[in-house]
Amino acid sequence: MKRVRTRFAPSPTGYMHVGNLRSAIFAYLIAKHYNGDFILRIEDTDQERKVEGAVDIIYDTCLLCGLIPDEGPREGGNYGPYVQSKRLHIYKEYAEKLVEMGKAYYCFCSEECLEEMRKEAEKKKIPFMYDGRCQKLTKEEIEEKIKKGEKYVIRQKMPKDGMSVYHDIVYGEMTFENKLLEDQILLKSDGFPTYNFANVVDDHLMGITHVIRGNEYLTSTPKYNLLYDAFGWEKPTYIHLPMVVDFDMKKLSKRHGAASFMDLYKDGYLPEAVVNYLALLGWSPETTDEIFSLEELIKIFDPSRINKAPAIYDVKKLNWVNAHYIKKLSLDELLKITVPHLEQAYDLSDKSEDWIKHLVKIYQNHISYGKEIVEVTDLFFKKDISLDEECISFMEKGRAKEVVKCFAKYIKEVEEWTIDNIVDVINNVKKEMGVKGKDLYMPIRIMVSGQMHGPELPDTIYLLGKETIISRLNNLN
RNA sequence: GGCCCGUUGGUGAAGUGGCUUAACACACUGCCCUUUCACGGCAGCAUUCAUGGGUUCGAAUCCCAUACGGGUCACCA
Repeated sequence: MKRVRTRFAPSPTGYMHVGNLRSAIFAYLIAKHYNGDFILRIEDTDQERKVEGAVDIIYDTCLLCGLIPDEGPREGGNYGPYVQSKRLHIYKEYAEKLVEMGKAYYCFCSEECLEEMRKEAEKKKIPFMYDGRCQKLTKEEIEEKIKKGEKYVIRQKMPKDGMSVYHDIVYGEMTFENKLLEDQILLKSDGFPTYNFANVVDDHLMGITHVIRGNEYLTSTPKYNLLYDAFGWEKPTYIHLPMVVDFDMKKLSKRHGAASFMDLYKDGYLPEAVVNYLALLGWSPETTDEIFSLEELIKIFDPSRINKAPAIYDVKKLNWVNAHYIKKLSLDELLKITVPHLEQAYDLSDKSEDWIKHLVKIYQNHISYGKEIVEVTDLFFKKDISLDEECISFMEKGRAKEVVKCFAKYIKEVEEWTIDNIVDVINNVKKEMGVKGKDLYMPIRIMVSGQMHGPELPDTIYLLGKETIISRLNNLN
């Protein structure tokens, strides 16, 4: 069997959203599952959309996620260059070859001219399709026009009848009518190839065996197949992925929070967790497990289990997966994804390193991403706390206020501020007031933190410091 | 508009003709654990698979129609 080779072929448009990354992950997993090669190719044939530094973002994303290319612009390889703008001569050569073979032709229709035709068609309410008029040009006319410096494109001749059929691993048998296909442009007037053309030429030349891409290409695949046929090349195996969409079923956009990997990364999401979650977007394993390392995914990934229905990008579920990974982090790793956010949000100049470590540690089981540390710890940094209705109504009940007064009395007497001594104070209150459990802890928790949820109470009290505790307890009347 | 794809609970999602009185997860509710909170554990949560027909002894699973959602029809990728 042929060695499996897959590729991830993004356009350098500035940032990599999770849908792109999901495609990269699937391409990587399929290659590695079959012990094959994963190739990175940059598709920068659109000069207008090109963005500076975009290739770095693509690389940073892939590398952070563990998707190491076997071949690519930086790694090199036997099929380079791996950047399409450096392969222009290749596309030109192959386009001209197709003209020689009589399967493509020069077209001198300008964009304005095409626009005119389009408007005309619209008036008559018929769908516009280029009529192939330049096919009628004689060899002499063509040479004449080229000599005069007229701009041209190269178009492929499409069959006017018959059906195109192909098989997709995910969607099965796909059938299309050929008469719906336009004579597609292969080479643009600026000398660059179109995506359609460059993609096919490169996939063939680079020995790509499995084409993995979003299902927005489902309907244009017959065009690619016609190109493979025209050249007499072997067609790859197609694996079209269901689209990744928002909750409202719309294409993923930035508006629903951090849809770009780098944004997620900056917010303290762990690349392993993001990869784990994204692998489950449109694919599911045979078992009911949901937590997988990249190595495990490689082992169990099965393209035939990819789903057809659109996959909804659900931040809540991502948060759950990420929280799972956060719980397993070492303290150092945890500090790395949380402390920078604390520094940015709060003034930490009067806090010791130990204090910060302690604070972060007690929230390890409470946060689902690094940046969340900021909102959950705000009770440690703001001067005054305010109680919501639930807290107030709890404080009105039973002997809650008396419990807090008793606690205040003892806590003021503490000389050495240690967790053990704080625990002792709580126990004294328990003894003196004859309360325990919720009736003991909750009133104190509410008055010192303003919340009914939070980390261990003695730690919370310890970290708040005696001064803050006493000042907050004084709010009780 | 033509063509193509999809439609399972509050949410994501398993399910490829009988093992399904529809997994699992998130969320929610209750219980246990914890002297509180959280973590963790356990339990509950779709008489039903967009709707209507059909095929079959038997359908979420196959076929047809309808509805809804999405994709695609570029010198964008």
